[in-house]
Amino acid sequence: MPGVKYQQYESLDYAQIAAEVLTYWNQNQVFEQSVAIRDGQPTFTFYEGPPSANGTPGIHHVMARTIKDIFCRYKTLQGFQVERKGGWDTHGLPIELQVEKELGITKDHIGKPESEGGISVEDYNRKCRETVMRFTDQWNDLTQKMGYWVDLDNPYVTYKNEYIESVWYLLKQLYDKNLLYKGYTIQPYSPKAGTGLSSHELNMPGTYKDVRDTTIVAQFKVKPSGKSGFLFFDSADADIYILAWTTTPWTLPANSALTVGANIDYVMVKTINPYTHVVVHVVMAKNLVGRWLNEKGKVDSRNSPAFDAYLPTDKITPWTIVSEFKGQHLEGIEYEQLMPYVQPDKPAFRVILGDFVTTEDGTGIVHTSPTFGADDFRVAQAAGIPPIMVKDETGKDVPIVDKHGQFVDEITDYAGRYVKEEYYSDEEREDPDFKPTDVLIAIKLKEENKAFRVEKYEHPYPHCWRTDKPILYYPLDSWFIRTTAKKDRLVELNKTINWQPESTGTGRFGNWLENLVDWNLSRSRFWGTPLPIWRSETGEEVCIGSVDDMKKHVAKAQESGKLTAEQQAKNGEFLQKLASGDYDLHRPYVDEVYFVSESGQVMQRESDLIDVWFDSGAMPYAQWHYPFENQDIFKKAFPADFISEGVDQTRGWFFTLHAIGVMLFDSVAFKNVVSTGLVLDKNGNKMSKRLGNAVDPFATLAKYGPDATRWYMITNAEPWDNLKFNTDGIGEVQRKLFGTLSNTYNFFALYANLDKFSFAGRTVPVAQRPELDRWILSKLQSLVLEVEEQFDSYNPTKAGRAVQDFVNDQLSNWYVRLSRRRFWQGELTTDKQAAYETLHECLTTVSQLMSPIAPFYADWLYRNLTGIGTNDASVHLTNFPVANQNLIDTELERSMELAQQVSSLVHSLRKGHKLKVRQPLSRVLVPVLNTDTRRQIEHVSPIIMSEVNVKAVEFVDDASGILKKKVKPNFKALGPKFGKQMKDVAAVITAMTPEQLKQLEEANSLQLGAYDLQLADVEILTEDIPGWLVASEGGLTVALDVNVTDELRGEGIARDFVNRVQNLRKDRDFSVTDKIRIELERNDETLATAIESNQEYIRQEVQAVSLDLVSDLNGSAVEIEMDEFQLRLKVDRV
RNA sequence: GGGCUUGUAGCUCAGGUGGUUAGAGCGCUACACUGAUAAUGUAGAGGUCCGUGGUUCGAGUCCACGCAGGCCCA
Repeated sequence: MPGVKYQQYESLDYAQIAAEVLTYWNQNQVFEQSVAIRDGQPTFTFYEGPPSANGTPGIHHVMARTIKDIFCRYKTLQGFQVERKGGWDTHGLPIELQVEKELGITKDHIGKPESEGGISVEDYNRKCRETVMRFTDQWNDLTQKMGYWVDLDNPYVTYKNEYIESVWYLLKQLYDKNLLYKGYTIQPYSPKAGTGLSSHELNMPGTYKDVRDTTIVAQFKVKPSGKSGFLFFDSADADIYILAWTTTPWTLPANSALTVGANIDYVMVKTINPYTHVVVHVVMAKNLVGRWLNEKGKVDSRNSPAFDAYLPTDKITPWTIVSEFKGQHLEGIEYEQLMPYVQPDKPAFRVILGDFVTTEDGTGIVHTSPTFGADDFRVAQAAGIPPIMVKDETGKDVPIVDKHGQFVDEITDYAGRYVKEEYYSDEEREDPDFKPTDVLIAIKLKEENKAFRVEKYEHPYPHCWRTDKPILYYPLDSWFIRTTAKKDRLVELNKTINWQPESTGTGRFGNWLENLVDWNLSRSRFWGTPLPIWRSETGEEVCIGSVDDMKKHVAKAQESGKLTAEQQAKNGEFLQKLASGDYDLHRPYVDEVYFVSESGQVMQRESDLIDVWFDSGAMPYAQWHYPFENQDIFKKAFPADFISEGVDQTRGWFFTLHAIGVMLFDSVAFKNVVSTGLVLDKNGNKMSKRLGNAVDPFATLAKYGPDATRWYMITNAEPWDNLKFNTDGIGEVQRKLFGTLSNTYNFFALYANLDKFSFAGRTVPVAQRPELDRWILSKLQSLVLEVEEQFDSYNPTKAGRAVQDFVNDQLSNWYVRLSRRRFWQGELTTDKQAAYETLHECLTTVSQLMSPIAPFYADWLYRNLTGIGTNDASVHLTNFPVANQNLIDTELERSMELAQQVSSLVHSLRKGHKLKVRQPLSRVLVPVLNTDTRRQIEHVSPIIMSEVNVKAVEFVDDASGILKKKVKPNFKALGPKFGKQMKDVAAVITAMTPEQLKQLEEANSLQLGAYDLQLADVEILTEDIPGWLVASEGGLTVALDVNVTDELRGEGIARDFVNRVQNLRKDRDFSVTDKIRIELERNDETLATAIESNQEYIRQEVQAVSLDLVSDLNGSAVEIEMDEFQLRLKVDRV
């Protein structure tokens, strides 16, 4: 169609639209432009949490990235410059595992010669490097197709030398501030393999096996003191013991505390020790008494003769509960060391509180040895209880069990003994005199009246997958970041972060900070950022903070003359590579670099790699190779204004970003954060490739297009709630929102083209536009405010839903439907011009408001609206609409709401009486009790009249005297006044007589029975008009006059007739503008009269130049049924 | 075991500060409209608001204890 301004569409393929728009963006570099045009504007900084590219992207990535994209686009529209640097997370265990799987090897093979089926660290790491970027093509493809705008041309990559160097710089800063130190953690350790085990290795099938261990309930003797005073009922000489059960008796010499639960109920029991037969008082959890004492032995008093009568041969031991108390009362009680081989350097042997204590087994009191239990270590450290340690030859603190699993010399009775019997050879264990160490300990404790019960107990226990021997929980060297030193500041600054949802920040993250422990940085792996610390055997150490640092240390070492020839050669090799620029800061190369200390000792790199989370937490700095380059860029881009990741990152990326930012820069690293929930399948199950319920993002985008997919994900559930992903929902969004919007646009385009309308700003002042226009424009301004507010508070769901409601309920279903007539009738009048301008403005604004969520479709819509021939535009280059608050007319909005309500009620009544809308009726009657409502409805009565096809809207007010009023108690007002008397008051009000009500209305108050009522205490409404058909809803009542006069009947017939003719026109493919001639056979007087008396109306509606009633059509007529009439007519184009 | 979180119609979700008739969309049923028409409109059916106790004149809403799902951590 030549000369057409607005493209019209027959049918739409939304995926195709997106593909075309993508091409357009790429050709015109719209993304780059959107950033460039904001040059010089305030920046809005976004940090991309780097995805690991070692696997294919899933649908949840579309979700996560949509959130990121939305706010970056929104802020761009608002005039900020929003740079988005992409990034890749490339280190870590998942990649190592992937490589090992592909090569069919295990960690054991790494570093072994090829002849033994091994692989060198060099080759292994090369393989990791290749693997990790293998899927980047797919990721880039997804990024494009889903419309995520991020700079993929210059991403940061965590394995690059520059990135690592920045990380080293940060570590050096921490080191210099004494925030990086070497300590230990309790980890699973295999003495026979001589190595620690990762949790992954511990989770391998078959590692947990049932074993029968010797277990001991030990008696820890309470020292009398102020704290323990309440236990000593009448005599300070009483023997009071706290009972603690252990499945690892060998750890008892390392006991330094007992842990109880603060809210657990404990009792003190008087009974007799089964091995020594002496009377003892023992403390244990109340509901575990039955686990250790036979009910038959229970006596009712501690003075019971049963205690004296007890004989060592008796099977049943007498016992009785002496007192009962909560665990918190036990806190601080001191006891005598159970096995006093080694003395700690600080006060120990106290009862402390721990959150991990249960009463499911044992005694409800946990024997605590900080060197052999992770929980133990944690609670002891928190309570300031020292571990039991001895000094090794170099003066270093070591545990009382060595790395082979043998007791050290200081444990004199058992020195050199293996703590687990499985560590002995089979021959040794077969010796008839062989006794496991646990048994020896049990015997000793029994003899010393320190064991309350010794028994075999079967339970699952982890074993080393390599040696098949039980593992030990054992302290292993680790490097830590002293996060606890900055805990207060971390907590304080966290409070300045805007978390969405808030509970993640205060709850999950806040609690995590409150219970902070030092960050264990060490990982015993191969593919990762090496810890930049070199150490000599005597503990001299140096931490380097740059490649240059390293070079200097190597050069110095080369000159020292302390290195072996081989070390010299390796160093030389590395220096050479540095000089050529072809170097690698990974293992094994950095391991083959040797420094020399001040005192002339050779220093080697600590073999640890660092936690990959440090890599990602370092991205604000390392992505710019700060401080070696780009210092100015960094300063502008720190901290981030906005980040978003899954809620599972709370203790991952969110924490590491925050920790590094606070510890080194005393600043938050991000100001606003949206933590997103999971994407589940439609049944609420976790998606997994293994189960086959994972949704392929590419297939989804291809089928539904990115816009509907994004819109569905955003509006269906708030981002932090889990999303049950159901593709049916995308289809619904497509039909409901995009379909309606496209229809609305097409409607506009159809008539705009016919009238050769071309939008050129507001030519008709809003004040001069009809009610309906002013109403939708008012709604539009309100929408802009709402959307802006929701985006500003990082709630895209509410923003999207607001747009959706506007498009469906207000714009399409009300404005367009009621305005259709204005578009299709007559010439381009001012009224019509106003309609075009109004609709155009609504659509354009909607395209802007929705563009962050549905970027392709919004741009398509926007560019269609700007007209064919405009080729340099994009909605993403516009400024966010500014609401004109002067156009907001709440009175009008309220009026229209009433119009919608009244119409709905009338429709309902018509339906109930089978009166179709085409049949005009004379009037509706609306009872109104206040003038406001009356005015508001009067305002829109023309709309109501045309919508429900009635001739008049009339009002009945109080003065008419025919209103039947109903009075209801207003509970909200009555509540505070009458409280408990409410039921009675309500009854009195409901029973009020019309006279009393009248009195109340006139006097504004009324004494009713015992109650003094105000007018505001009741709600008055009308639900009935005697003799009328009424419907009411929400306090609004409508009555309909259903009398059909002959005249109305005639009009109804005329309308039906118009309808049939219109159908005919359409069947014959007449154009909208074609004029016709009609001849109708006169075969019924009612029909003829109706047609004749509505001639004018009919001719106008169907564009007829003539309408003649003839007696005979000579058989050339068309026959059509119309209710009880048989139409015979002839219609011709002029 | 702990922290956080969710539970409202067949499905997906709304329901400030407690107020007596708990809403929407989809789906379903029926009807209307037929110049937005592979559209559209209207109406109807459909609910022990997860359970049990408690606070209150009044609880989907507040409190306690549970149950079930989810995430993270032990």
